[in-house]
Amino acid sequence: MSSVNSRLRAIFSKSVPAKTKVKPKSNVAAKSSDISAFPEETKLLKLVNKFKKSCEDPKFRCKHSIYRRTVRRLANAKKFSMIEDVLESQKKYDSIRVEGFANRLISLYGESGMFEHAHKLFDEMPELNCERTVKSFNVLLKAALDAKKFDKVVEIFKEFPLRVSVEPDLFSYNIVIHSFCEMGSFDDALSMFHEMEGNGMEPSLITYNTLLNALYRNGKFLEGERLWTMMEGENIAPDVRTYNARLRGIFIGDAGLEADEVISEMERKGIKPDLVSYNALIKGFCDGGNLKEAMKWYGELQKNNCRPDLVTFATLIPACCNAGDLVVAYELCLKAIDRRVLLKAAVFKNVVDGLARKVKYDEASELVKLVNSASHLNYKLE
DNA sequence: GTAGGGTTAG
Repeated sequence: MSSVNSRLRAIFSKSVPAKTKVKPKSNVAAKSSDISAFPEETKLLKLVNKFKKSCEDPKFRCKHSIYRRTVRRLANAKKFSMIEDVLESQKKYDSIRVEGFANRLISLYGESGMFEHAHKLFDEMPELNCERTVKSFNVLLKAALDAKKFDKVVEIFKEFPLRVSVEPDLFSYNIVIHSFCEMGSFDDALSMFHEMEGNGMEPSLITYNTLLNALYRNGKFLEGERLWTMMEGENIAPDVRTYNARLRGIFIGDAGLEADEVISEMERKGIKPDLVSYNALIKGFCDGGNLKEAMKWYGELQKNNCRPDLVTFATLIPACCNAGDLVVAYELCLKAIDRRVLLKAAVFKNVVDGLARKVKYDEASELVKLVNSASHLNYKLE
């Protein structure tokens, strides 16, 4: 196993110094907008009250996805005090003694960018008579990651095992490695990789996928390829997500690898490209101004029974507009509306304007009409 | 419970 370490070290030491690309911190927990329109505010208040009422039913409290959807909606509207209201009120139910239930609340706080609240709830678990295990520890780590408090992930990971009697497991390491990757600290990610091996944990496919995704995304294609080889040396087989990371990577910098080569390699190994694979190719070629090749892969996507989604349309339609292919853009719009895809108004607007410039007034007004009568879209054009 | 793309409502 130590040979793995030295080989991995070699992968990183050969690498060009990282242009540390850290995602901008989204200030999710910022102050909510004061100029909120009353009707929306009232609607959300009603939602909160209805939700809290429903929670009285123990069966309702098992519905994980409704919790998630409700909280996500409040978070999108930046109604953080409503989120607090909803989640804190859960403490009065005996469900809170079930670790999985408390964990859910912690992760909802994390997804809402409310890490302080997540942490507080974790601290309160003992007094709420809820047992804490390595699982809740990992949920707290993930909550910090979701809230983009990357430094907190590291801090908690290093301090907690000392204070609370939990030992980090494979999941914990994977989350910390992810966090270092988000920070652009590949060397630290690497030392975590070593440390987990030292503690008798084998890096898993997820560990590799996490690292590979970060390397390819940051234009470190060669380092990615070396790590890939090493992974296969450990008899860990790549899956479709590993390949998708690589597909995204071939468009960043001069990777020197063709999309067709990767796709045929996947086919040889019996790994079916999925929607994310095709979207990666479409995005890659659109970004490079090669609409023709992007459309080829759009065709492949359909041939292979994938359903184009928001990402597909939102990539292809503007690219068609830029290339002056208004008829294709128009047809894609029709399809997107038919499929009830939630495209932004600006995407349609662009096509309408382009059609008008090309004196295709019939199509332009037809598109306006269709958008305005689409029940799934909550805006009107013109 | 950990890994993907630009994402999510009544």
